[in-house]
Amino acid sequence: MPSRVTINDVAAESGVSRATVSLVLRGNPKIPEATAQRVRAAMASLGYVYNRQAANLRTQRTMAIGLVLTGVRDPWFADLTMAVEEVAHEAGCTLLTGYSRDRLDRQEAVLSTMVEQRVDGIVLLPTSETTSVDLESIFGATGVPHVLIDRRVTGWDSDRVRVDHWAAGEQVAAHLADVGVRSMAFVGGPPSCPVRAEREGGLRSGAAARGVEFAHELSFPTDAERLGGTRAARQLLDLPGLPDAIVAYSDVVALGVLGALRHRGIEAGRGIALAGFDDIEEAALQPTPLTTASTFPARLGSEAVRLLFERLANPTAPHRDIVIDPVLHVRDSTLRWADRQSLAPRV
Amino acid sequence: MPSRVTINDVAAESGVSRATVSLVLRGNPKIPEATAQRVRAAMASLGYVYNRQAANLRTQRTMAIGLVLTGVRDPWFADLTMAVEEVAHEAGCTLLTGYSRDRLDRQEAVLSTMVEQRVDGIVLLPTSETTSVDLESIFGATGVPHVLIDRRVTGWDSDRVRVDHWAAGEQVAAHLADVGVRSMAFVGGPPSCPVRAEREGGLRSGAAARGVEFAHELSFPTDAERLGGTRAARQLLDLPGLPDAIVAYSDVVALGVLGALRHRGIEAGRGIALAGFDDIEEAALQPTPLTTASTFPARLGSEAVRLLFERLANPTAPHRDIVIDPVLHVRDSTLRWADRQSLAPRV
DNA sequence: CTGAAAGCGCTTACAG
DNA sequence: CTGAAAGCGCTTACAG
Repeated sequence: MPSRVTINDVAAESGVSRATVSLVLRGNPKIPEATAQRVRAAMASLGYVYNRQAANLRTQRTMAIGLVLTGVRDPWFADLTMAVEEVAHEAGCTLLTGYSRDRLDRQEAVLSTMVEQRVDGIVLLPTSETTSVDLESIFGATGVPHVLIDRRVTGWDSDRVRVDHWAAGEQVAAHLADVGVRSMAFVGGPPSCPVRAEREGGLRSGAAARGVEFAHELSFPTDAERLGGTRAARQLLDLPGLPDAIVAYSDVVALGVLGALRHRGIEAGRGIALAGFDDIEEAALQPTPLTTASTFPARLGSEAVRLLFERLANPTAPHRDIVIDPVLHVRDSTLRWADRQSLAPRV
Repeated sequence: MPSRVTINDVAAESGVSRATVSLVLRGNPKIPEATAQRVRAAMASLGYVYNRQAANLRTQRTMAIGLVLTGVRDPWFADLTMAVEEVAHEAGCTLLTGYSRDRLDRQEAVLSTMVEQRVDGIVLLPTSETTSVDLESIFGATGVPHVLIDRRVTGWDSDRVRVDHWAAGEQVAAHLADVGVRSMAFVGGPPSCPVRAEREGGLRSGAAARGVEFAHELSFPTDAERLGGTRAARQLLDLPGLPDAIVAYSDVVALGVLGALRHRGIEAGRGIALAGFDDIEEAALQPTPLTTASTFPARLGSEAVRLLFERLANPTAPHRDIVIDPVLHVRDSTLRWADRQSLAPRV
């Protein structure tokens, strides 16, 4: 049943050679319009469907790019994915997607399938634990063009698009200092995730510069999920000495924290300040809207694909490193913190 | 730079013919282990990478399947996507993804690219407006195996996996009647979406059977987004005669309704009952947990891919129609409604 | 402006 | 058990 009509049939039907059909297919202006129309009519009447697989073999391009993420449940990744798909679609490329689930073996498997499928290039958000050795084993041999998003892999040189997470951390810390916070804890996020390290670094540096205490003993990773935030908050609430502010690894984690606080009858923004990162849609829509630093996943995604296309056009150009600046959104979860002293003075 | 090592090179290096290399590649047991090892050693030392494109042309299979959804922002679609990717991955297939953004032209473009790429099969959640004519134009000529998920397209016969949305509607209606609700409105969802029609049908039938008023004049579509729910609720609150219960097209829409109610100082579950469909993660995590009918997106996704693989194995088998039963989760947003009469008797 | 020919990298009967 | 040969459906110089 699959279409077995080839350019041979079209050529025969329209009385030209296969070469001519191919040229018409690709819109080559050398072919007179009359001929082209005859060919197109033949294609339509035969129900011809272009076989890109065959073309791929000849041209050594597939018009397909790969996108490898840890997952797509998180709205941040969903936004990024939609943007990547949009730009790929505009360029006439199809998108192969694979999810590592933040596991190295899974990432390896997904990437090698894509390489076998001969995608023209790959956009990759590496798992937390990825090292340059892992990337070498997959990209080294084949030289598949690729762009890394967001997470740095030390010792690996390639095109990159990322957010300045350090700056985001500093912005949050500065704002918390501004509203009068004197101590903060940083919770959630995958243990060895470079993004987590950068955010924490920025927070600590910003806090230190302003005489705000960064409570190491109250700061710890969990994972990047909402439930990780819930767990983190419960753990934190059971420890002695609540900080003035909790900064969550991400908004998703912050939503978990928010839930746990609510469960204990604590309203974020009053009893305790809460901030996140990313500015996912939900952040602004909470009963107490969440202060957060935007990290623009859609821009990250579209820039990554654009960078990939530039790389395909110019394989020998030096690697580029595009940095997107975060933007702080101040909302009630921190803004109203000033209320706190009067409500429940720090123990 | 891309790997230009072919089976020719491997054959030369290991002193066998290309045919033998190919057989080793595919793990054919006819080749003695000694030979196979020699060949594999040659592949490793040359850095050979299998070129599936070339194999595709020959075998007429691509080991790739397509997934076409309206988008992936909605957690329901994200869950479905993850499940589809999982099953595809297990079967050694890559996944091409495309998003129609619920636009017919976009769906058409995405599907034809996939057909050109010669995917082995397609899992499609059609746009709201898709007719059998649209599907005929894309699938009719090429006969690409495909499975439709969730949304029915009248007059189109194919494999399908879907939720019994009518039953879900009836379950919600029955439960609302049980807690004493005497009138309900149904809001949100894309106007011509078949899923919307089924949910509404079930609600109306369930309501009618129990003497609950289905408030037509207060029921209307918006879209499938959260903001659609917000708009719907605002509109509803401005109309005369608030119903006892609002049923939202989906949990995502219900979250929007919830926000709008909160904005007006109305707590869902007390002032008014609220229910949704799908049971997305957020539903249970709201300050007032949301009553909803689970629609199991992950099961829908994995069943769809399994059905597709069965179709590939057996192209002439009769079409199958897998129906997944919804499960109602009763939570505070409706359970506590009984409080209402005492709070604010109906006008 | 159009056609004949070679070839992309595999797989698969078919011989031996 | 292994090799020679044909062919999947395109594209692309190269002639004419």
